[in-house]
Amino acid sequence: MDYDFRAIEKKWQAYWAENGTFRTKEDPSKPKFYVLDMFPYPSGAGLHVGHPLGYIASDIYSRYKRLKGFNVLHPMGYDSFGLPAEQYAIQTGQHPEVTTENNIARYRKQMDRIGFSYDWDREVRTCDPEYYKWTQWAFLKMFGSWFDNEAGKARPIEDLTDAFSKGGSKAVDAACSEHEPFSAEEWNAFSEREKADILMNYRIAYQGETAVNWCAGLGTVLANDEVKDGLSVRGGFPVEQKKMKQWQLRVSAYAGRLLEGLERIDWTDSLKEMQRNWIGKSNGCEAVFKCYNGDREYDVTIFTTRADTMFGVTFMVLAPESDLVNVLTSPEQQEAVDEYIDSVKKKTERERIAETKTVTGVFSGSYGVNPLTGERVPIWISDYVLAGYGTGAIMAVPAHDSRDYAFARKFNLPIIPLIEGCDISESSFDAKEGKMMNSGFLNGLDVKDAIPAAIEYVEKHGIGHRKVNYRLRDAIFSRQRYWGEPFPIYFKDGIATPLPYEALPLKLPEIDQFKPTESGEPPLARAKDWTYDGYPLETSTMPGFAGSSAYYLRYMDPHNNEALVDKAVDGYWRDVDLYIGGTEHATGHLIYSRFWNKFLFDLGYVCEDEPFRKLINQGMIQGRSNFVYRIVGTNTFVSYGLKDGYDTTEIHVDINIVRNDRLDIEAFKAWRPEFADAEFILENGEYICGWAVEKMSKSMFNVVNPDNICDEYGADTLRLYEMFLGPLEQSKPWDTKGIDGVNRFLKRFWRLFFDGDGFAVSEEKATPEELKVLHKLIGKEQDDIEHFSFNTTVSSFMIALNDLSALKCRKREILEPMTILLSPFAPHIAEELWSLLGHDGSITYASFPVFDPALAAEDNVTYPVSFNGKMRFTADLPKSLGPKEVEDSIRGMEQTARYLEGKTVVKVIVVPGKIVNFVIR
RNA sequence: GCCCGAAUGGCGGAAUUGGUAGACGCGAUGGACUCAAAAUCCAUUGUCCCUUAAAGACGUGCCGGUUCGAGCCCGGCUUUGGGCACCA
Repeated sequence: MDYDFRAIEKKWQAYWAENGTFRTKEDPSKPKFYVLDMFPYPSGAGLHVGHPLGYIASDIYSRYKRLKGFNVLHPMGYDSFGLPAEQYAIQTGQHPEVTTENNIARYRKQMDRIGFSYDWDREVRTCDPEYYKWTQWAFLKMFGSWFDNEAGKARPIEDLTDAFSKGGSKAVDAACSEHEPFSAEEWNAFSEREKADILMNYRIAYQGETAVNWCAGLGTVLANDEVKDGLSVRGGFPVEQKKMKQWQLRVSAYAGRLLEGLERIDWTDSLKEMQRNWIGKSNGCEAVFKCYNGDREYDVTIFTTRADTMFGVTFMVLAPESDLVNVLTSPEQQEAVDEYIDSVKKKTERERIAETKTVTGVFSGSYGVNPLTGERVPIWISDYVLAGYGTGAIMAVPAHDSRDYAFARKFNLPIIPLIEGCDISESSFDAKEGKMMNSGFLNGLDVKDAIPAAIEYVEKHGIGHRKVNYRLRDAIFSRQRYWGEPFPIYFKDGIATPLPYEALPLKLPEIDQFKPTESGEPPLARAKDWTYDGYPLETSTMPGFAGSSAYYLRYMDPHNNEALVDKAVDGYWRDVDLYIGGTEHATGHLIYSRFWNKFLFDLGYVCEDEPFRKLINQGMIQGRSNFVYRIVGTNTFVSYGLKDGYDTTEIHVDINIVRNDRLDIEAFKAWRPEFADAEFILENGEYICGWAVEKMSKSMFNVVNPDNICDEYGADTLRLYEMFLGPLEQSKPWDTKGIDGVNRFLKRFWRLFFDGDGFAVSEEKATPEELKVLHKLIGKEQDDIEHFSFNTTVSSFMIALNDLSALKCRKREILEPMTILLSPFAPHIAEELWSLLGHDGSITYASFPVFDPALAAEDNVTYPVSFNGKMRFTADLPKSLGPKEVEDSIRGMEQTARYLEGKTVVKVIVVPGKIVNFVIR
């Protein structure tokens, strides 16, 4: 009987669906294990072979854990709000819901073919009102909360108003946007409107004026992680800085906890490092410089990490967007300053980045006083200082900061060296090492001692205080788009007011067109009667990361109408034990959902502070593109090996009409009308294509669809092959070359169970040799799977199969456990063999074979050895060696062992002629 | 510029973490079966010297070091992938 993967896979996929094999319930009698994939955005292009890589790995691990007796939660869903569906809707008029629905159906079909063990009863879709009800709910909770710096956690806003009415703004240490301080009496006298405005500065979800990344091409604002090199990640449109009123999340309040939490989770170092850099903690101090515009005095606070260099300050710099620019510009300089500010405003983010090397700036006309030396220094304005970081003002120490140095050189400002022996003729000396000089009381100190000494001095003399700054900014949370969650906020007499929880979900309204209005308002402004209680509703929608920030919690209890997740259910599943997904979410989703989870934790809705215990980043599968070479100005194509003789243009060619880099010329002519009468210059009668490894994408015609692989080889082969390709974390090009090898393995494994045409498994007892093959495999598989080394596990299977074939073993005692071992990797074939072996039900809940190391051990014989008559030790030699080989080995060993005199050698393991391992005591 | 990671046959990749380098698979060559092909099976396959074999020498990007012993550790490079990029 042949291995008919088509019939087998169809049969078992139907069986799993009918029997609800992977349906999961909370079960206190078993330990839980939560395995999560980053859910996909269902794009119109469907899945390519790169997408399932992580899904296959997580599925293997889930199935393995089930065999090990765990109650495994392994869900899947769709991140189904997003830009592409909306862009498509704008172009075609088709409702995003329809395209999204179609794409999801296609994704589901593709995933089902691969045989994943998801509990589909728990599917979530972020665009489903029953789901986004809880996204809106979380938003309202954030709107109704503030962050208490003292307690280090979020608290209800009522606690804050209480405190204000008793002690004014000084009563609390809260994370907030800047505003004027007020007393308790003032607070109590404020109007509702004034109170609302002040509270907005404290809310965790708040509306505020800020410089945002405005993308005119998309007609919306973007978060920092949605912008790369000054262009939007989606679409690649230019992005500019613009001051706008937007909803934001006070992520920055959690910077310290987001950083600290990294210590407690099992992620790769590189990913943690990325998050650390993104959070960007720096320890320093704030110091006040008295500044004078004419004879008017202002206090300007600066932030520095190098308080030790304060004696070398020769000028100060303000960010162009800083509010201080207005008050510190002297009348004489007004015109020049205005002109400069204007030129900075006009620059796009991209230009600003491109011009980082060109130094620009303008003198404000004012001066500041160095609090340590009393010296007067000029105040400049330059865009190398950022308004959003620190205080938007710096003290410049050109001798020891490369940016200040460049600025000083350009505008001929003095440079005072502060470290003995440093060379500042060509560049600044930025390193934190050496002995201080020209620095008053710091002279002679080492830099690393001078920094704390300087801060201490500053604090003692009331100049400033110790301060920790973070690079992490608040997340811009509104988008001027249609296809996202509506904000459950309406404006009652201009005051942002939350909808009552009973009004959730606030469903997206129907509108006739999906683009912004003529007056530039978001698409929701087109909706008829977009009001609540007679008042206008917010017209922005939430960004993509809103729906993905707590989806892992919803999977635990997806049909609950009373809560995001029931307390007891959350108490059972707790957190994600294993999360698999791409590294591209390092500074987006993985920061936001950690923040979101910590917020819910503070309010007592979830029981774990960190949501993802272990995280693995699967590598990307790249495409292998093929090229043809058209001679410029003709319709003639020259083969790869001959192209150097011509002036050619490289053109991507569909990889489906190329085999082993040889072009199917007839198919090529039929591919595109313009190639119908193409001519070719061949080598050896063939057209050889060039190739390159690139991102897998439609536009490069290098997409490999998993459906095709399933058709040709079957899902089990696809699963094994994707694992066999290389280490999970590594990026690698898709290459079908080796796929026959794993397919052959499955066919050979199948054949082990058959003799001629009949199923023929012997009930005889296994020999020690056969048991050794089995137990070596059990040990290896356990070890490798726990370390996510799936590629070597597949290899181990092949070795075991080779060994069993050589032994002609057909015994149930060996083959049955082998089938269980194979089932996480190739579940369909394993199920079929399991049932042929006479078992009812699915192999999914069989028990993982028990590993016996004694049965797997190599047979060695221990020989006593002496050296020079003094040293004594033993040598373990393989049993298979003959007497002469043993003698040779020991003699060879004695030669090399000369150096060991005086040490006690406990054990030596050798192979013929060579020492392999000493154990020395 | 700064911070991580990687480099092993013709190819994808192994190597119990300092102990037989190249497992396993692909490809290639030869053979068996077959009228033939496909499928399947067997053998060989790092490089050099050599008709072959034995034996030997050389071999994990480059230069040096530590060690009885280095793909693995240390110092200095080269190439390459990724992240951040005026964060004071």
